[in-house]
Amino acid sequence: MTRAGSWVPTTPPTLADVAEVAGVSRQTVSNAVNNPDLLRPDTLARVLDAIDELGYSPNRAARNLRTRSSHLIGLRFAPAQEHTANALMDRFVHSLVETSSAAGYHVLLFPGDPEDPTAGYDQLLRSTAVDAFVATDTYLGNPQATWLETRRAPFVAFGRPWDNEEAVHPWVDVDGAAGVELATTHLVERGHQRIAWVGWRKEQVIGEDRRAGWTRAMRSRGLSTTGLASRSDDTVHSGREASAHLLDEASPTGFVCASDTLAMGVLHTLGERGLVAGRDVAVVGFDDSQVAQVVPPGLTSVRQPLEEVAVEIVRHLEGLLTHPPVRGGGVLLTPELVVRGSS
Amino acid sequence: MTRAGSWVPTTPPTLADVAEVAGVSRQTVSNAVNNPDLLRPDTLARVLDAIDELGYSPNRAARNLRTRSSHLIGLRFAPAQEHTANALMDRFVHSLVETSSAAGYHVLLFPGDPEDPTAGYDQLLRSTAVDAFVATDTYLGNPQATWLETRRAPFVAFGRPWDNEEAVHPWVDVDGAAGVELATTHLVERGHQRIAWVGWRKEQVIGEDRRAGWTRAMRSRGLSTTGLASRSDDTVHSGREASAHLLDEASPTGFVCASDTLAMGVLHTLGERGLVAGRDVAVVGFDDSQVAQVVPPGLTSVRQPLEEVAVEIVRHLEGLLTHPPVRGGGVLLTPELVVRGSS
DNA sequence: GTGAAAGCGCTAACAT
DNA sequence: ATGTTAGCGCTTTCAC
Repeated sequence: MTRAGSWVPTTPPTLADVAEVAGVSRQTVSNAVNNPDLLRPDTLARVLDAIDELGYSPNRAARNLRTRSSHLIGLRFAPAQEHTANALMDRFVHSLVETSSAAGYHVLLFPGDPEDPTAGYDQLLRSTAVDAFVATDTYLGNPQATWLETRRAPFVAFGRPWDNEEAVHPWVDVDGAAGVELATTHLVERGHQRIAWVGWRKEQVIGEDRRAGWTRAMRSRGLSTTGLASRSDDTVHSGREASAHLLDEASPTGFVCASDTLAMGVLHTLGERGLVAGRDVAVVGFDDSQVAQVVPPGLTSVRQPLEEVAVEIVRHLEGLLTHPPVRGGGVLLTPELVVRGSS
Repeated sequence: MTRAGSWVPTTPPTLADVAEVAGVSRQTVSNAVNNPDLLRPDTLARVLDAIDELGYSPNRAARNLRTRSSHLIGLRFAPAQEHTANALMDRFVHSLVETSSAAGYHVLLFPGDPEDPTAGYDQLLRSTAVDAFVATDTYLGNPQATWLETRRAPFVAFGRPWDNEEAVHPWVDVDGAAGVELATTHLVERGHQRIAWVGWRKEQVIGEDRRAGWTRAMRSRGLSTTGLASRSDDTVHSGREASAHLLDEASPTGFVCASDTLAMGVLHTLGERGLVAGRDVAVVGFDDSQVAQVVPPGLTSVRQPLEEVAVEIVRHLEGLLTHPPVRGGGVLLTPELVVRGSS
């Protein structure tokens, strides 16, 4: 019985099949795949030919069982919130898939149980379904990072452990303050002096961090920030109200926002008042969402280097998964500003 | 040696560990997990207690090896194109993750090699890393579906096999023509008579399908379509130019677009001419992207029922993965119209 | 209803 | 440099 030709699908070829065709032992085939250097060139060639001929690819389950590793990275996939402009996940996931694939890992998606945020992690961990996790939602008070640490689960966080100074897990994050500082400085250089901040509520650590970038940029130029800041929810509506209020009370000529969603609210207000973004008033958002890219006249926005984030995460992951593990520290990346018509 | 208490992580408990604690044999534990009906209630309870106590979860690799199935669904993850408003993937992936998880499957993401679109599929298939695929980019000329069919790989397509009438694989798709018809009728009911179509190039089968919905709605009301159609690339710029041209030549009072991206171009043109969307001219997009949701005054758009799509896909998948497989046919779902300020 | 034996396909350790 | 042996943890016969 041959497998060649136009045969109906059978069970895939195994190591033993290849060994037989190549006239070597199974172990030699295994070595050809995993430690080619151990083989004599001519033996290697013969084995590789056989592998090619049969279309052999090692059975993952068997390999996983033996090596106690799945080469799978778990990622809890939460979708972008509706009615916001925030769609980082899409870009990030793509970068992660690309990068980890290059490193020999695949990405396993699992849903989050809102009731029990650690449930999905626990399940995958105990069943040894994944080798490690990438934790993306490490916001204040989220128990995941701490939980993963106590479980000694290998994981890298996308996001700083804001709330936990004892955290020792590796993380990668983007310097929001630096991004907003970039944005603010950009407006200053465009001649603006009264630049307003449209941000999130005080409880949002990330929002406060971004706000600090605005404060820093303003102060370093000797510009006043008094009466120029507002904080609200991350909705278009809030951005609209906040900017209307700011325009009335403080007559800013520029707005720096904690998100593209809020920036859209600002554009909304400008439109209502017959003001033209980029001509009468400058607006800068955060995240370089698709909205920023397509809304007329184009929204200047802070863009997170998600490709780099993925690269750093995978680098950390590879470190964690070697024997013995190499624990890296935190990595803070700097975003860039994408300038468009709105400024 | 006990595993209980605050012990440092060891290798996870196995079937044998549970068996020992419960005072039964390994098979009985296996049965307790997979065929609880076979056990006597008291034995079952004892085993479940032991499972709980040890925090046992079956080792996936071992189970996969034995059952020759991974309970993993492969999905090639392509990111949303930059500079378009299209971000379906995010919503779809989430729905798929949720639904397949409920059915006991996880989603495995893999990157697409632009050079060789079938490479990733082939690899996963041969290494038996996934049980099935969900193929999302089954556009005209894409070899994936055909390739998967000849390989007899279990897969469900999100998208009709437009180009291949001999295709027998299960698919789920959204009726774009019906969606556009909905949109057009909506404008007619709002009193519009001269409704323009801003679509994609003729080669885009999906675009032609959507266009047919416009034609159908117009003709059924006895409205002329002459001079009211345009076709271009799926970019904001194209939508802008096309709508400018249409306004000059045919004075439409409403625009139905093949995508939110094109609709954004139309909004752009309206803004330039001092026309207000929703008051002077009505605009409808397609996809209900985040852009449609946040752009002022809100873009009316056709929304694909991606949650339902995921449900149908998983239903088909479950059929394919039973023994013997149950091959379903195609499923065509109807989108809905989300009405906002632009109409 | 429960237990014993076998083996899925692979790789680590050792022997040659 | 290549072959032999053993076993990862599980489920599937098949006895009892």
